[in-house]
Amino acid sequence: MNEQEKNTEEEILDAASRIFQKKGMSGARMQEIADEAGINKSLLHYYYRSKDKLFLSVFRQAVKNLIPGIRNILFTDMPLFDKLDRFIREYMGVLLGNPFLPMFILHELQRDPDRLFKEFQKAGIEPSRILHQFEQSMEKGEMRRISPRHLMINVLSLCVFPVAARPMMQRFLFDNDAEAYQAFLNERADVVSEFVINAIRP
Amino acid sequence: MNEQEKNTEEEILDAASRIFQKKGMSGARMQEIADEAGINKSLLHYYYRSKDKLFLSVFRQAVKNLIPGIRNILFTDMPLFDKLDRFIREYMGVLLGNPFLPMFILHELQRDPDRLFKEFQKAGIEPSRILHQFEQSMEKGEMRRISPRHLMINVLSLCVFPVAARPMMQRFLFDNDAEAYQAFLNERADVVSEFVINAIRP
DNA sequence: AAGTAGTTTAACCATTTGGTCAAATATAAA
DNA sequence: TTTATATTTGACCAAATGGTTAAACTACTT
Repeated sequence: MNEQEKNTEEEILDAASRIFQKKGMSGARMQEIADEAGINKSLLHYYYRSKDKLFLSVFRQAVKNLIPGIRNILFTDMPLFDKLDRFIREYMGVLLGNPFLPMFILHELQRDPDRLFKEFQKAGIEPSRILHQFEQSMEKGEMRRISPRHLMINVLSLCVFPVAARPMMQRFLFDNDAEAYQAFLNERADVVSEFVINAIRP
Repeated sequence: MNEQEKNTEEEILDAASRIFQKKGMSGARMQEIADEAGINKSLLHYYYRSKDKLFLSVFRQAVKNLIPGIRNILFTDMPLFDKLDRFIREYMGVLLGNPFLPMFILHELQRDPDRLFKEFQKAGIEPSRILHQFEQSMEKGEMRRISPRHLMINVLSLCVFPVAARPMMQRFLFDNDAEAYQAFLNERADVVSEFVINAIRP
């Protein structure tokens, strides 16, 4: 019973996650989510009181999936290039395991930035530490001079964009060949890591 | 009269563009668009028969804004590094002039990929030419070896992502300081150009 | 067996939303 | 001025949508 409850509740959350990620908050229909979960629409309201609450639960879960692996790496003591390499690999891994997350988060954050960004702050990621390490490495001459924030965004861009823009890029550069694009994404960690390190090697 | 018509029709398109870009197709309401244009809702249906048709007009216009400046550069004969530099500058310029376009296009393309991608094909962008130039430059030893497609996506990523992910990044890296982020974006063309060229210089 | 609390469903409701239509208004041609 | 045509509006409609409720069902306790 408690098992069944967990199952239903979780099944709803998974179904809602799939629908929300595909269609966004406003594009998703409660009936659609209920169908996807194989249950009655009223059950959605029984477990999560409103569409808004259900959405927030999904969004929180999404943030949870995206954040924690990364934090460990950023907070570890490690030579810069090693850390960059490990971060890129870890981050690409998370993205490939949740390919719809980036667009989902970016789009919903545009819809309701302040409220949803708070969910991120709860996860407690602090960029200042890694930005500081960038500066130190520059002072020590271990890397070229570049604005730490630009470098940070460069790394994120190179990882996130190819996953988020897949529907566009797969068609644009790969003739809509899904397998080819998947292979392409699987090479990405190597390519990005090499690209970034080449760009900043002194 | 014909003037007034053009004015009304265009005013509607502009209003619709603003609303659609902010809220997406499914998040936008016809009434909201009518209000934004300062007219009656029926007028929307008088000029554009349905929401879907109105959306398609907006999307087409968006593609038009995004594409043409770029094509010229890609099709020009120029040394590789110069071409990359000019492309990055031109592309960043277009993006900064239409900051909501990227997310709009990416999100809507995820909703209805095949139909909307055709609108791009009409614009007639052909990646094969620039990919080919990448290969030739590698053979001549003018640049490091890297998969042309990866390089292409790297450049696009570095330009598009910081604009598309602004609501996230401005808060994450800049304490939600809008002016600081704008300044950051204005430096981008320089930074990206240098970053890319450093990464591939032999 | 009966009671109790949690779970699920079908029927229903109020509001929103895209869309229609006939009437009204402006515009230009005759 | 009259006539024809294009533009604009307000009232209205049917469908979709998020949400409610009372009843039915289940499982567990006594």
